[in-house]
Amino acid sequence: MKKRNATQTKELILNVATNEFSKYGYDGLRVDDLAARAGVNKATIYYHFKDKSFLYQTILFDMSQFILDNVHKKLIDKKTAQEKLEAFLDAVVFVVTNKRDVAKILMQELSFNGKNFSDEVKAEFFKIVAILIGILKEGKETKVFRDVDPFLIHATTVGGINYYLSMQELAQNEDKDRFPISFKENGVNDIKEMILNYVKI
Amino acid sequence: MKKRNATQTKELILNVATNEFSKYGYDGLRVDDLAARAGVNKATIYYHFKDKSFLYQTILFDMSQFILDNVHKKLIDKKTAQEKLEAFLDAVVFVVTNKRDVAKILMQELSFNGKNFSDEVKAEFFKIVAILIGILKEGKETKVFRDVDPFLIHATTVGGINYYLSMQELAQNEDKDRFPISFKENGVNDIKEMILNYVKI
DNA sequence: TTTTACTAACTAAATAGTTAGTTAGGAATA
DNA sequence: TATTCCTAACTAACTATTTAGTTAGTAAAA
Repeated sequence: MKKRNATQTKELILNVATNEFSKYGYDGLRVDDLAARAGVNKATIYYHFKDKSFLYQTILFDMSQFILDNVHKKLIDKKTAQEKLEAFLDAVVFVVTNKRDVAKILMQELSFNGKNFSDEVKAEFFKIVAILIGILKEGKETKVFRDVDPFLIHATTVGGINYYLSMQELAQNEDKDRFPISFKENGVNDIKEMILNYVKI
Repeated sequence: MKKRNATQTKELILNVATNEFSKYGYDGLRVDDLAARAGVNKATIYYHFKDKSFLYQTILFDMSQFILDNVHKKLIDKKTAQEKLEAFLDAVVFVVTNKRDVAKILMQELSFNGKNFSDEVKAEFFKIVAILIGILKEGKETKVFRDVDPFLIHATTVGGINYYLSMQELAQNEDKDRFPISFKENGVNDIKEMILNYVKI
């Protein structure tokens, strides 16, 4: 095991930063704290990334690529619009469920009207919605889907699942006596079902 | 017109602060900027509110009361579980749609796992969900609703609408050529319909 | 030996919060 | 009804601290 490895160090910083940004937000995260949490010197962060903003942009761009990769992978062998929509929703559910930090950062950005999004990053995220628009259009043309607003579908899926999981996490940190709430085992899948039912004719 | 009026000044600070916090977040908003935007001296803010955190807590608490008032008002003459659920959803739709700054601050807080929520404020927001839990329970007992996870309904409504409107706002700030997207006129109501369909037997 | 990866210690700027007052205006007094 | 007095409401200017970013130098690896 090497004592120095630029690629590994950079990767480590990106991973820890993603998690820390998701917890404290762009403005809330201190670069000193990030350095401490990652176990590197602060100057090392500035050696690999121009500044805090560039580090954040890099993370956002990587996220967009991660989501796009996932969507493309799941869509690859799908034929009908139904299959495609289901695959798309699966990919979204997967990312939002399993990459909580990614989902949270996106939620934060959205609530700030994308104030930290660069145009480049914005364009990447638009590609994701463009795929959904295409699928819904195909379904409408082959007369298997109703005429629905693609953004509505996207919002209900991403926003709904995100909100649901965030509430779950919030509840988990609470005193069970004061907040006696229980969640369904596979609640997230219900959202997917609800949407599929709504779209299908 | 009086030159001095404590109640009015306090109200002004709260209103401007709500809007500014929604735009920049708790950590992103500078107290100096808030003072400038409100047209008051920074020390005036500290005269009325102990510190930045207390100002924020006050806003969060007021929000919870605003939402609870709205829900209670809409529920007052409703008899059946269906009517009640529809009234509840209407109240939520109303707040999320017409009080964008309120909705955005809540979205931010949720994505931070409520890191800026005091226990008192948390308890107030839980009351809102408790009302929904009651309505769904009643509907289940009178056999008009399926057995659904209340948080799922809550999340899809609040999260979905919030996400939808935020995307709309994001799109509005964009170049129409690069982001050629269109939204349905009454998309938000569709979410309400989708949920009602899902819940009803 | 040169370059790449990394660090301890620093700096300049920004920022939350304070201080030492000033002033508006209402109440008590004459 | 005019004058004095008091305090709530407000402010200009300051401070202590925090923070992003830098510098000058060290050590591993190629």
